Amino acid sequence: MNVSLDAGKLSGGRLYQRVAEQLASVISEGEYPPGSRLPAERKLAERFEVSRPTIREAIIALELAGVVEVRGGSGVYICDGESDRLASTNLDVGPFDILEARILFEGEAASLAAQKITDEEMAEVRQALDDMVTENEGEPICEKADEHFHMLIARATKNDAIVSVCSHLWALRNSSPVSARILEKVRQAGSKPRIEEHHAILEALEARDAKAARAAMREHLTRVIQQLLDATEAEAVEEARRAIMHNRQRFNLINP
Amino acid sequence: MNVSLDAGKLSGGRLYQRVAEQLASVISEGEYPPGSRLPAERKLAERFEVSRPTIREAIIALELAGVVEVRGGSGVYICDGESDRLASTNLDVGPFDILEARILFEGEAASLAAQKITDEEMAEVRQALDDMVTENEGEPICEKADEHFHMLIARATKNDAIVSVCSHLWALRNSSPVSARILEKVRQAGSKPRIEEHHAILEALEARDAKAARAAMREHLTRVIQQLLDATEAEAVEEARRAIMHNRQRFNLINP
DNA sequence: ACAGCTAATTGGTCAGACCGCAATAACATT
DNA sequence: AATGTTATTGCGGTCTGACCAATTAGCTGT
Repeated sequence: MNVSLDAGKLSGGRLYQRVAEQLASVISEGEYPPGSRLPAERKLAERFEVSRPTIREAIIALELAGVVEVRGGSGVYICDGESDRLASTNLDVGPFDILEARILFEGEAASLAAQKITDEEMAEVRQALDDMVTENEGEPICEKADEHFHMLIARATKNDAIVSVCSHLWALRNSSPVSARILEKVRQAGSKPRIEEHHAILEALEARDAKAARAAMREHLTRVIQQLLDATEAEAVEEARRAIMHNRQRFNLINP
Repeated sequence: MNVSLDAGKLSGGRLYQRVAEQLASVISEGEYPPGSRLPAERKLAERFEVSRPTIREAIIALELAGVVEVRGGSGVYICDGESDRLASTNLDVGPFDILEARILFEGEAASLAAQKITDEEMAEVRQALDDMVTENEGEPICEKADEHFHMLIARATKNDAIVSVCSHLWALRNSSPVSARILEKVRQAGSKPRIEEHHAILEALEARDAKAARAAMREHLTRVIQQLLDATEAEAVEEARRAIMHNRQRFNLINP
């Protein structure tokens, strides 16, 4: 069982977060099996050498994460059977994994979108692409337009689950520390707007060509991966190199 | 903008949750635009007629939900640019949307898994399938084994983003009220264990046949959709019927 | 043996206080 | 006058101690 919160920021400043992590640790180590009751808040406060409000905040964090259940007047109980959900919620996912998943998923999403997109939505997508070009002065604006572009395509599928998954993937990208670091590197290296690739996607959508849309989307994201590989190869960070070797092979697998 | 927490439980007993909802409401109504600062905790406590610890707990809930950011010594700020994430987090996604997304995504995931799965992981998958058969007495156990089966395949891709997305989709399914209702209907109608279909997936994985794995997974999920369609057609609920018509067409689109 | 009641335990909330940090305004320096 | 430094002010972060409400278990009386 892997019960950890906010894997990114370890001991992230806030006391209640550290306590929540410690608490999650002792839970995952089996000290309190699923279904059992946690000690009283006062006892926990004494044990972790913090005050009761802090313990309460930590418990609330665990509660919102679905690790424990608070029964008023009775106690705090460990939830059972959600190890899968937990293991994935807090994962610090690397940028290569995210892009590979996007190739698979957004490729299919684009294919579906090409069949269902309306003229109004086409106009919105075109507008997003324009924003990406014109507002290229400030990079963050460009990135925002990029995200908007992809989310519009997801929305064009008329499938809320696909929208949810796409935004989940973008959230993973935006929240991952390691992703942020590598993306910063790419930014410094002067990232091309990749307008042409986006334009190819747009044209495929405009033609309502499902296969072409999937191909264009995969081509686009594949090039982003390539760009990332180049950027990370430039620096000699050891862990990044490991990621490269690990993912280069993966990249070759799914490319053809 | 749609800023609401835990769509399931409205005003769930706890005071801090109600306060968090109220706070989220005034935020979504635009009283505090993204990037701006929230009033001081003491002021908020006065306004909502609760104490400061309660306001703090509510803010922590919003913080964990990604709605606000707490900058120590400065104040609480509304996060910007996550309207997409928020809009999707709270979406009540219908079961058809989820299954369609799973066809697209888990199909690809199975294809990738077939190329990367290890013998140990194969054994785990086989074990999960056995659990699904043997523990068929209690239905929930069977469902748990089903989820485990699919998650194991996701994990076999060695891609954390794919694992995260799959568990996200299962979480959507498990948390959606409308999904729960329809799934209950299916359960009552005496759902077949679908062991044969799972077995076909297993065999494709065993053969390391990527295409066959994708096809088997799609076939399996397509049959689940068919089962859902039959079950929902049996009842005359008006909204369900609309969903049927809406998705039947979609189903036909992606099936071939 | 059982029913009802009491009391201890637990979470829920509150009030007030102190601390350290951050932003800003006032000041001193150049 | 422009700039760098410092003091003030407000903020969140945390702690203490207390009281309330709900649940539970134990006791008592029948």
